[in-house]
Amino acid sequence: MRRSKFFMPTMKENPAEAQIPSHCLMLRAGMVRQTAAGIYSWLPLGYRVLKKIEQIVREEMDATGAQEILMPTIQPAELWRESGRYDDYGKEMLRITDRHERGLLYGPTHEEIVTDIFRNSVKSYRDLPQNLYQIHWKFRDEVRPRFGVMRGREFFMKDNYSFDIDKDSARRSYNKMFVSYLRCFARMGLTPIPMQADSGAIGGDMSHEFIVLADTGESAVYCDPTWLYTDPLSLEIDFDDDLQPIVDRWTELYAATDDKYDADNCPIDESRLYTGRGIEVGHIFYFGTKYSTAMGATVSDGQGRDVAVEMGSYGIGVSRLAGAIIEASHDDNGIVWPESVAPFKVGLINLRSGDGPCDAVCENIYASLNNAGVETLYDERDERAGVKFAEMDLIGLPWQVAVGPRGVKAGTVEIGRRGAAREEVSSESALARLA
RNA sequence: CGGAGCGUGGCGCAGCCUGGUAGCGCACUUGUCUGGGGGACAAGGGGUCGUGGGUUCAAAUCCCGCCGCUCCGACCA
Repeated sequence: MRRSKFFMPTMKENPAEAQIPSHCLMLRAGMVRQTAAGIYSWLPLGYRVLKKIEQIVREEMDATGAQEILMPTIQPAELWRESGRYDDYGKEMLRITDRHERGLLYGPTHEEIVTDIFRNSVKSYRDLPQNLYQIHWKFRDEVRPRFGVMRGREFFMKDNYSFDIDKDSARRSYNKMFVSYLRCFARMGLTPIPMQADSGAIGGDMSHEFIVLADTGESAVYCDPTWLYTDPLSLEIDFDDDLQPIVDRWTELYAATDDKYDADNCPIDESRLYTGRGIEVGHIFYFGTKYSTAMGATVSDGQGRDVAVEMGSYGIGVSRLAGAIIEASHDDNGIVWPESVAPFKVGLINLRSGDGPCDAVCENIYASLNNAGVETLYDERDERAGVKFAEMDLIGLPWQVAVGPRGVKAGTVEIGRRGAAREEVSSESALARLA
């Protein structure tokens, strides 16, 4: 993509409404624009990131055997009356009335819809287990949206719903999600820490929040430092195996948020205890037959009985992750994208647009990278070098390639990681490193 | 939902208290000089001052209503 053609309205100054780095940087980099309180439009740069995150989540979900579906954002109030949540949910649910005075709502979550689909279509234990997921918009009318996309009212979310014949099977489904979540966040360059969460009426140990570490995170985190050195991607995973040993290995390590942390009863010695901050980006929980009972989602168990199906649901805040990744990875000059979610891999800077030799070298590199399928943003505008460097740092592409008259005369270009010193190498070796 | 504050050009702000020609920085346009970390000079364009009413000879400015947004607290992917 040529910078001169790319719609990326960047700002030199900090917008007044942005209080935290990610919000500020997303606005300055031209990733998003606020449309209303807690409601955002995603511009090309931001949307590229959102799609990268979404795709990682999709790949990891598919790897567990879950299947992607797409449910409506607008739901009938009637289904929520069946589950009993229409009155329970409160003002966070956006209620709508159509022209026929029928009650509708913009879905804050989808247990009712998916349970309705399931009960109408599945009647036998032989069709279990099943796990369906979707990635799309939800709306929760938060009293106080803030922090940009980190706490919006409308947000992009991945949500799974598992269906099992009994509790043992439900635990296996739960464990798949648990392990899958660790992989998802790790692939985005984040350090995920699962924390036991309040599992509500059901009780038990089958509810975890996933926190990713970021200095500017909303919640304080106290944990065993082993978390920081454990890479989920190094695990050999077969989702058909019993994953309980892996889950046990992760959950036996201490981790707590500030509301659960108690200095006097903490099993980790203070000298070893890691204390930091984090952002909640995912939540998984098993809720048994809460909805299946209320809504009559039963299957034949093979012994002539109809039993309510065991369910769980599993969310990942996809749009929130865009902000969370920036919180976890930025410096004074701007964003520092992990390569897996970067909007482009390479920023190519022509330091002297209009200079024949510089143009020629840049065009050659740009064409070669495009041919190799390397996503490249080529800044070929007639701007001064400082402007281009500052903007490239702001948008945080993992690699910068700078081409200037000095180097071109000597037969070199400069290549470096975002934030690190650039080295002078030949065009060919720069290309070899990137392609 | 309790408390506080702010709406003036695309962004950041001043002007309001003490009513009288709407201003500054950035961004934008054109030109010249420049040319490796948001450059300089010059000339330009762009604003019914959130909105509706009221007071007044006269309202960005004073008064009232409404809308929007932000912050602090309680709640959440």
